[in-house]
Amino acid sequence: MYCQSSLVRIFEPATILVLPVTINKIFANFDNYLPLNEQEREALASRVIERTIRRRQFILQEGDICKHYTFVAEGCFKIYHVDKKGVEHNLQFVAENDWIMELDSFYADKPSRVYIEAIEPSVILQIKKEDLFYLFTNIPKFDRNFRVIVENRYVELENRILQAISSTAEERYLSFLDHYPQLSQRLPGTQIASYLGITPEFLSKIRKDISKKH
Amino acid sequence: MYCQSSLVRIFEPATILVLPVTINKIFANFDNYLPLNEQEREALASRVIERTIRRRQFILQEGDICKHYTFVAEGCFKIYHVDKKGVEHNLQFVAENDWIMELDSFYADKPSRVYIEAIEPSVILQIKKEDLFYLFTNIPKFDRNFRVIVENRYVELENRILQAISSTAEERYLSFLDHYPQLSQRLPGTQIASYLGITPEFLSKIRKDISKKH
DNA sequence: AAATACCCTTAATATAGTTTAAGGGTGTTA
DNA sequence: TAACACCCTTAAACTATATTAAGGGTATTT
Repeated sequence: MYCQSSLVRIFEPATILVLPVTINKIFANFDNYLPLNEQEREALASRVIERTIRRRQFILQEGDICKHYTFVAEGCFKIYHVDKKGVEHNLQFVAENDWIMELDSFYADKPSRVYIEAIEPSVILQIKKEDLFYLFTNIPKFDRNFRVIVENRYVELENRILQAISSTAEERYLSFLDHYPQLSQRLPGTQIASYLGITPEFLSKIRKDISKKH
Repeated sequence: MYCQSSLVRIFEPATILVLPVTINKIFANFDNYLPLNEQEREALASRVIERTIRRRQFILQEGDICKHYTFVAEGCFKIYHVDKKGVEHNLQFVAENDWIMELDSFYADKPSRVYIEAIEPSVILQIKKEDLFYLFTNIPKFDRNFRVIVENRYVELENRILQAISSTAEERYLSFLDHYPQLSQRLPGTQIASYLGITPEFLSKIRKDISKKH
């Protein structure tokens, strides 16, 4: 496989590909779906931009139009909405080896209603819309893989809705701990409260109540 | 286009296709995405099963494995979960010209955690998993179209999460009225309350409060 | 070292939503 | 016509969660 791609490169116009090490994380991620062969990996790698993001830096703000599909190689982001009263509500956390997409804005060219902000120093890989469309059109496997990525995300969201409408705040918190054990260590309680749809004060009470039970 | 497909039919083994009238609703639905040509329509039509469903009939029960992707041609369904206390929680309503999919069960062959039940007498068109996979593999447009169907659904769900964690029950109700004006007429309040994550009694109070304001 | 920003906790009071109970309306079945 | 199932409404008592206010801890900036 390696040989084949080397040969191809010889006959192609000299495109110098500096493959960032982090790109391997994307390949490993695709291995969970339909693994990419060497040629497909190059097609992807040559269309990916690596960026280093500081803590509290935004990669999307309300009103912006989302131009990229983003893979988180390192770090963690929050996707949140600010309501009329100015209160932040966390929709999702996205940590390393997962995808960030603001689909509504990305596909419909609509101004985003959410912010996407780094909670930790992060490294991301971004694909521009036209590059993604190129991959969709020319390599059907990408169409397939990105369908599956969205499907998996859909299942997660469905579970979250279920929790939101049928569980108490304490149950939701316990389920959060269960589902995101790493994140619960890394995130401040204020962020978790915003994700659970409760106040930090009430989260504090829940934590006390839980610790009393032991 | 029509000619071409007619010719093809002559040389194929005689498959008599009795196209149900309702299939046109599926074609019209695909016109919102990437429209199907005549051949693709036939490929789809020959793999679709039409079923008439009575009120209160289930097309999926908890524990079943979801074997079909379902298009609602007429009528209305609710997708709901039953919690440990036996309380029903409506995740979604799906009415005519929309798709029902229980993705987690369908793709992972996992027992479903939800019920899908007709609220009204309904007509559906179903595609079996292997037939859908056939379409995905052989006609890339289906891969694309079903990606877009899921993406649209994802955006809807994201909006619902946002509402669930950041709005009061009254705001959620008003937004439901706004978003599903037809459904709000057709559904009993008990079902709407279950969708909003509140009790029927509280919905009743909300309705009174709203009418007072006018 | 002092000042500041951020986070966590506690507690009192207020509001949003549930539970229970009772009664009335309508449509369907015996 | 009676009986029943289903839905809607009201109200009182109760519980879950929000709001406000205050104080303390720790890390970062000045």
